[in-house]
Amino acid sequence: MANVYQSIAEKIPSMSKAQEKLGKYILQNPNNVPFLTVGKLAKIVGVSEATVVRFATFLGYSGFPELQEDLQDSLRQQLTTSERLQMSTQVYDDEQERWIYDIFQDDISNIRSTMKKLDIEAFQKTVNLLLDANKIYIVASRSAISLGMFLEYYLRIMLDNVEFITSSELIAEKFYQLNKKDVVIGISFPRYTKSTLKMFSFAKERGATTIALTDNLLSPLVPYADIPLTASSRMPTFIDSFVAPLSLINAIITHVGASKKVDISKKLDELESKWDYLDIFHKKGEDG
Amino acid sequence: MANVYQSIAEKIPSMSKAQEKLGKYILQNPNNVPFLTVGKLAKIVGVSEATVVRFATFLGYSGFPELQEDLQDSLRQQLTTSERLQMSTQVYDDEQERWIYDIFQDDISNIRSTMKKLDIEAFQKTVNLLLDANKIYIVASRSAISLGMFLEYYLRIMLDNVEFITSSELIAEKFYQLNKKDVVIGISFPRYTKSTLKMFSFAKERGATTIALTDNLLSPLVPYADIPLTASSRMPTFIDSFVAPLSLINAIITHVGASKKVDISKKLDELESKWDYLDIFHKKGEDG
DNA sequence: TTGATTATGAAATAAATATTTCATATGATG
DNA sequence: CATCATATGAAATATTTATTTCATAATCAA
Repeated sequence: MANVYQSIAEKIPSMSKAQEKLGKYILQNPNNVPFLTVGKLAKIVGVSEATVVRFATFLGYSGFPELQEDLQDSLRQQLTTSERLQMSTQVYDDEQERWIYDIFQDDISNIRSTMKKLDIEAFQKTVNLLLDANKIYIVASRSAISLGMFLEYYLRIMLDNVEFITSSELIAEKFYQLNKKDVVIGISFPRYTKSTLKMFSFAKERGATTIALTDNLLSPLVPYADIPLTASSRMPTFIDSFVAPLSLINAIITHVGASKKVDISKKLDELESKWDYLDIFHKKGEDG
Repeated sequence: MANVYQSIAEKIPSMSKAQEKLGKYILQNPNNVPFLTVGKLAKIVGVSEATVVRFATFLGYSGFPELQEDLQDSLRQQLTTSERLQMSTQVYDDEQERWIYDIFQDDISNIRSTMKKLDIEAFQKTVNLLLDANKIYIVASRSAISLGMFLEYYLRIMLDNVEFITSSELIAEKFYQLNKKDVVIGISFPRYTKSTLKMFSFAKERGATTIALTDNLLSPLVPYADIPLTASSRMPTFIDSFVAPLSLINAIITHVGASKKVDISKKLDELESKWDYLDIFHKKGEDG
């Protein structure tokens, strides 16, 4: 049997009234039906339980559980297909060329899976916490420093209370008097560095509000996080990709900047004149 | 509790051995578990049915069916999210939610357009130049430092001749005796900082081979570049997105690592023992 | 309209699934 | 190494879910 839904659709013309009601409901609710029991489905559709069972046998199954299994398989199928996406359609000139593009494709699917798993509520909480924070500390080490720097650079444009900490040496003093209004963002991806973990857990212990930016909920940072935010970093190579985490950081920065609490255009104007004074940026037509 | 998975992840540290096995399995198989019965889940994970039931109550549910329902709800939630992503014109719960996803979408299209415009030949030349270089200098300033750091971190794992320069102060001395075998990678995106431009053009003048990592061929870096590599960074916000450039850097690093000229596994083994000696990374089961 | 045929639901029964009990194993503590 | 506390699984029990039975309702042909 190719496809449950297709098979149901085909047989609708030869169904009785009650069966047709069932068939149509199933076709229209493929996300709910796989989880329902005979009783629930019967009640929702407005037929008897017996009719539901007869419907399953009418379709050629030995009973309702078999039909249910097929419906569940279809749902799982859909889940994995939407993850895989139309990755593999393109034809490449040679193997190496293909492989170059594969890296980009992997990054795209990392972003997609990050999007899908994103906990909107946690995201919005993060933005609000940053806006209301007394002081914001970013902690990261090793390769994650690059992410931390990026976050710091843009947060600093908008807020004046941002500090980036990459070494645990002065932590004891710096974190001595933390409180709830201080927000500590810990950034760590496999293989999680001890020093980031140490700084992060210390911050939590000292009473700060902690936000973890990491790869999944099993990360060692999560137990110490008030808010965990996850972004996929998996790559089939020796490096982890920070592309999806960076995209998540982009989203955070953008939303902080979009808040009414930050007058971004005023801030940018100020910076503009400062930059102009210091002659930092290239002007068109000018020579390097 | 907002999210089942989050709640499970939080409680993992306080779980017994068998419960931990269950928790991890559930977190790692969110697409299958919602369909399983107590018996099946117990068998797959390798614990008794009783343990599964106790696990549900441990999490605060009245029994397994309640936990199952929550898991099923999450899956349905995810399904509707992924469906939304597939049909990008969908209506979102509210405007803000839509906008969060838009950032990710923009990053994905930046990667796509980077891929499309990628000059394969220039890319391969870049990889070869890095492999054969006498000395590699990375120059970047301001927000682009984050990209430079990432590139430096991974190149350094593979090669021993990498230096990152972020300030133009000592340039005169450092770049005095450059030659063709020295490779200088300049990273600059709008608004191009003068100091990067200055360092980059100086390097070219002193005879180095120059690679520009920038947003398009009209960038002020390009006239001084032997090889220009471009990656899209456009965003409809006040920040530029470095997501696509980072993906390009990923591709470069991966390809350098894949070359036969670099014995990456040997390098990684060496680093491994060094890291182990210095006790840098978190080990599973260890406390923060 | 009548009688035969088919479809349907309520209730009884069967099967599957979840929970509890109890004996044993594991691990920590003195 | 004995003692206690805790964790675990096998088996018994309870509960839920699926199926079957049977009486009745709807449909259709003559």
